[in-house]
Amino acid sequence: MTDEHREKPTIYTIAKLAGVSHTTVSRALNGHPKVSAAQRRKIEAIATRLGYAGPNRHAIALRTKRSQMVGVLLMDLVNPYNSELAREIESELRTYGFTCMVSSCDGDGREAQDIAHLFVDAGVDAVITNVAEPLAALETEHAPPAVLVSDARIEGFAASVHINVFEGTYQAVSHLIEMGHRRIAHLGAGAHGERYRAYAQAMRDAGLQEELWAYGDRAWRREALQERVEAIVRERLQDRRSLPTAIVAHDDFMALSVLQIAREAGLSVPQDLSILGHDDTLVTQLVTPRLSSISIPIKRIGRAAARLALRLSGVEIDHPGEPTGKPGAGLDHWEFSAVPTWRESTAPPRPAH
Amino acid sequence: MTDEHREKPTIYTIAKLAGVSHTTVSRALNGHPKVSAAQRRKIEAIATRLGYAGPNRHAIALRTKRSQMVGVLLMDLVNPYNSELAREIESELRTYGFTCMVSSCDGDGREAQDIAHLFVDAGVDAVITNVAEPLAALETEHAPPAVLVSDARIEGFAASVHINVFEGTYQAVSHLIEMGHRRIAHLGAGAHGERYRAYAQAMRDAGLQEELWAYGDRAWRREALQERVEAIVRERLQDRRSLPTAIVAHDDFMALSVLQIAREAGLSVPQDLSILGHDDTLVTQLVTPRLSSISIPIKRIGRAAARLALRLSGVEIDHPGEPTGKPGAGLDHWEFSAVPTWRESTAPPRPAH
DNA sequence: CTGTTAGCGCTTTCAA
DNA sequence: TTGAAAGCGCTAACAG
Repeated sequence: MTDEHREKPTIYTIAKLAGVSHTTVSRALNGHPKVSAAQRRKIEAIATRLGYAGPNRHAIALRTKRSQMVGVLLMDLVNPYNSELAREIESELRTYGFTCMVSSCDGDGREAQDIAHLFVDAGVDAVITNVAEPLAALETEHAPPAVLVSDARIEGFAASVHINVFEGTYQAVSHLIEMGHRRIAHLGAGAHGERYRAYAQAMRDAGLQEELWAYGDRAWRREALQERVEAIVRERLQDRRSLPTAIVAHDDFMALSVLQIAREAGLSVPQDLSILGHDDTLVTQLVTPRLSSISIPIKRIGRAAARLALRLSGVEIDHPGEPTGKPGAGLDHWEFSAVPTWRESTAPPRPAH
Repeated sequence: MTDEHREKPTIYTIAKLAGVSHTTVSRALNGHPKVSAAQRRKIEAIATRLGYAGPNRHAIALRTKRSQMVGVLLMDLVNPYNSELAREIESELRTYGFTCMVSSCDGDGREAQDIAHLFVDAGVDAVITNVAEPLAALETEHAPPAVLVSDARIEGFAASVHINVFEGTYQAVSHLIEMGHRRIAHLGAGAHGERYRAYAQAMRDAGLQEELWAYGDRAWRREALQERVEAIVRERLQDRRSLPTAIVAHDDFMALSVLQIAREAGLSVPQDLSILGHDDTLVTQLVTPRLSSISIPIKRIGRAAARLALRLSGVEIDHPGEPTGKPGAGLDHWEFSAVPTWRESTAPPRPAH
């Protein structure tokens, strides 16, 4: 029994043992049609015997300029929305033999740039991102194509998964109003973004006044941002005589902060204050009361994003958004929409005293 | 102005323009000492002008057999412990120019194997893992070295970050007992694992009886597991006449389920039931009452793991566990320990009626 | 200090 | 149906 395990086997190792050229081995292993069945069998046998792990990806990448890797740049891995998304993306990519590098920039624009550069450097075939900032870094020549996953419509990306939150949010806020709420505040970065716009529209259409609790757009690291949001909410909740009866938060994570502070302030939810989140992540069900939230199909969004990235990488994927996405302009832009899910954190306001 | 941007520049492109050999370019760009300052300056200038993105990683990998990538295999990205860990690992690796591929196997052993294979296939320099299963897949020859991050002591890994939870847990449970608790249940997979052992020891040392609420070891996908845990807890909490006064959960995520179900069952926490989690993830502070938990220094653990992986990849890192880790056997095994953090979900039991 | 050469493992013409 | 040869972009001897 000769010791053939000394070095990692390559197609040359196999070729030598099979008495053929490495080209034939390559062809046989790649299912190329023009190899005799006999050769193929023999070669495959030897490959297995040697424990050949498949062709070296770096060699392939060097030769074909395709790395089979995609970069995923997220805002903040700790926000459950992002981790759920990452999970789906990774899993979908893996079924196609693709590998992915997930990075979070933690709200820091400079870091986003760094990551984008690292991705380019690493030679990813495509990038999927949640944050519009790296666009600039990705606009240079020779940069991989990118797919944007966002509720904002931002031009310039090769592909996109647009999460249409407008209608769902509009509908949700309208429903809150129907329930009897008159003062509904929105906790968000500022007076922009689809989430705010939809809220504002619904309020205006009902003749009510918008009320923005803004924490600003500055790039905060997650911890800092959270502290800031908490401070703001705490302060607003201070004035017991002038409280909204409902709050719509930019995402579930912020909604949790509100919930937490409200109770700390002795307010009961939903009796004294209704709280509505966005994204409908798993945490909604882990708190009491369970959080009402505007749902988006995270799994499908993640899978669609992955498929788009795959398409951009040259893999043939016919229906990137299946089964439930709606194609946008061309096969490279898909749209998913939001629907409110009512749970226990929302209820009609206490009748005015 | 000649159009030099047609193709992605390589060291050859630069060499031609600078009138030197590509080797010199390589040396200049790598900070090799033996290049004249003049050349270096000229070469660097040209490189910037061309927008040279740095050497092609695949070429380097092919040549040096070092990919500068590490694979990170986690149990479940959605559990905040894992996402916090992933974030730190990624961030630390990135500062060394390393890239990482994060995958979660979602509690599925077969998937863990697949991922391990994918990592090998992709040619990672090292892998960091949370789950012992892939060890088998990684034991073949030519497999990258792995670092295990766990509270269990499992042999066979090239490096490890051992999270010593025994003392912290023992101490926490003892404290619960000092508070007056007599019936303390442990919610976990089964009667094994450090977390259980420490709990059991503390109970026995106090002459109290252990009480295990086990959900079993089978590999459940996260959602399924959570449902199962909820069912178990719900059932146990049914019998109002015979309730423990405190529950120690295997991790914060489970503790949240308990909290949730307890309140659903009309139990108030901590008056009727104290709840103690493990890991001290960010969510502990996002619920009411804030969750007491046995803290481990996740950030330092993540960074230590990353550094160990770096070491295994041939990067010179002298103090992988700095600043607070304790070296284990050799520089490749570090240990961090747990300390209870008391918040609002724990209190002395209601005085017996 | 600089250049020449070889080769990492693979795919892909081009011939046979 | 098979093989020979070239070359992807880079680093690392080895000469000069």
